[in-house]
Amino acid sequence: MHDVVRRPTIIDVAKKAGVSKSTVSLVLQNSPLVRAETRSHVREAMAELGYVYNRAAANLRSSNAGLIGLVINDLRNPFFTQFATSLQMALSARGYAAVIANTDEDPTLQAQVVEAMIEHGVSAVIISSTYGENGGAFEALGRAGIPAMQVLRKTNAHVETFPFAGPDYLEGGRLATAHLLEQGAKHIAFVGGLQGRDVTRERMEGYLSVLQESELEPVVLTGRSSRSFGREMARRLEKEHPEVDAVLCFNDQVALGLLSGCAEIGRRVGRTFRIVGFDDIEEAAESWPPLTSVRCDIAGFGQSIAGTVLDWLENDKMPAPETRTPVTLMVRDSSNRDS
Amino acid sequence: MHDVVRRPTIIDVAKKAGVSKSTVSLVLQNSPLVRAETRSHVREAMAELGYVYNRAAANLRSSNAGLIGLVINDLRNPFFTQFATSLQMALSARGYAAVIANTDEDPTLQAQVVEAMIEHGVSAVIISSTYGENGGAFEALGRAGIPAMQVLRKTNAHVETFPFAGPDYLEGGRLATAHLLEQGAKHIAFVGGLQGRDVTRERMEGYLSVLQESELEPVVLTGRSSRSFGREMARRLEKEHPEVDAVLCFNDQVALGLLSGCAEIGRRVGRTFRIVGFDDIEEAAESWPPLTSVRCDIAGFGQSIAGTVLDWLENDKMPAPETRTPVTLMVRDSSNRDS
DNA sequence: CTGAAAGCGCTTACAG
DNA sequence: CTGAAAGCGCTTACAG
Repeated sequence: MHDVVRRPTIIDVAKKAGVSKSTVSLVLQNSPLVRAETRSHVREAMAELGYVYNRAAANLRSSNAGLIGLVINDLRNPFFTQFATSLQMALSARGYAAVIANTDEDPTLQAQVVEAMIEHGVSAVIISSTYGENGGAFEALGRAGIPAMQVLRKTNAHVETFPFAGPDYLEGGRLATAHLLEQGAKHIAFVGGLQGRDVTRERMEGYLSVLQESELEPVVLTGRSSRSFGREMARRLEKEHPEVDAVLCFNDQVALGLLSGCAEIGRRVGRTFRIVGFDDIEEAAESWPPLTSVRCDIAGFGQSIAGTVLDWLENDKMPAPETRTPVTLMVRDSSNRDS
Repeated sequence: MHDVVRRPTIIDVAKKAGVSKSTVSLVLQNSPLVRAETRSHVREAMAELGYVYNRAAANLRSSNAGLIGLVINDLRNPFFTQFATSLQMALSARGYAAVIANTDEDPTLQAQVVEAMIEHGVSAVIISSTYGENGGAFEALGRAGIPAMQVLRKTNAHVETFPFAGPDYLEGGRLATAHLLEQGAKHIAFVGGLQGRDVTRERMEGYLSVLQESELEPVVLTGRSSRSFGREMARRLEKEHPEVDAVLCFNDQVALGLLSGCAEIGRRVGRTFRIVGFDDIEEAAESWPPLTSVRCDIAGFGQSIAGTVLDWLENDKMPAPETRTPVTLMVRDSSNRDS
């Protein structure tokens, strides 16, 4: 209706080039079977006709449509945005397209989008899952038998089927806490992160283990991982825990919120009140004071996941059940100098 | 290879339910032709077999695969992330999946991803285009004859073919500038936005027109639309334009950077130095001081675009060549009170 | 190296 | 209301 003239097919190309459609198909696949001269004839015919490859048709016979599903629990969060973007671009560079869906931490929605992706014939799925009743999505993936990889959050225990990869959160918690101790902090709080979640547990465990070694008492204020929560905590810490002189935040959102909150109540950040974030999103370097943060190299992580999944898909190389990527600490002024 | 047992097809379902495959197909399409009892038999058979619909196959005959392409110039920028996310979720709610690609402002990459999307059989494309030599993408879209809509940035003049929709940037510039005048500002600067781009021009034009009416001199410092640029400008404004007592920023990124920069140099923001951003990304309300910003309701905009495009696709209702959505001003402390 | 034929899983007229 | 048949645009053995 928008296009009265139907798109040319390999048959049209074959006619134009004076070969059979099989030959055209072989050219399309860069098969070495067809000789250079024929190949260029065919390519010319394609160009003249404005031929475009129909992957859906190809997929019908051969599978591997070149579509990868990417399911993200919170795409508005810069940490996940940066992951999704770098992953998508890496896939694109290798000739794959990404169907991306945000689930807003809703398991029901997650099950729906996964089912939809399977209908669309995605060849693999990469999922940063919701917590809670998320069985639906994994069940559907299992039934469909397509490679599916858990990233960033391990919410399904069957890592032999759904291998997991994520940053070494525990080590990150350790690094950050050790750094604060070195800087002379005496009372270090852990702020943010919903209780009971694996990611919170891991990050906190690193913190707790270092405190324990130093025989220091932990102060834990779990909660949402949002800026507004961080901001509220500035006041609360000052009032209820005036002795706290350093904070390890669950993530950068909380830390940036805490930074705002300190500005709001006029509390200096730096030597007297040190703040460390987690994830090192791009913004961390741009705040004032610049935020010390545990760097997960999320862009590099996204790229490497693209490689892992395509290796699984193309070469049947199943990833290890669990992969932890190294983290480092980016020390900036928020934990270091007064400002 | 991952799945030895091949996925059941409508033929399997038909056998199991004791009907012909046409009937199964009709059930799949919720056709009123098949009677309720038969329908439920078929549905049961599908459930028992774990049947999943193969959209690629369906598409081969009927087109409209239920795939929509979403091409974004800078997906890491929260403004575009929020747009893409709300659009994707609205599409998902109506049974469509979104193939999303970031182009990082690269016209060559943009042409590539658009071609790839067409190969994948997307039924429509929504594009927030790169500037510059972006002809390739639009040419490919034109050749393929699929509905394509420009959003947020009008970079292709053929709006009869590629209709445009975006917020009323000009009005936003006016609103913000008028607000600053009302607050008593005498010297208002415009900061950020690359020169020569339409979006910059429109936002600036609103600013200039209001200044002209009041016979005030403009101070324009164009540049990248990044936090770091905004941050640099704090120092530069103080040094080179000490008279400036209010700033309209090209977007919230610049404004948030400027806020950081002011914190850095110890300049108070509020009554003595007013800052207004543009876009009203979620973060604007969370900064300190909270940022006054021109609200584009980007989430609502994304949803409405989903509706517009699906109406085009499903009911052949071509959108108006150009749509401007209303903007409002969210007044917060950064232009209002001292902090 | 190239061609003729079957088939991927659906939908779509067309009969009945 | 339901079934038999053709066809969507490719790929894949199989001959030659």
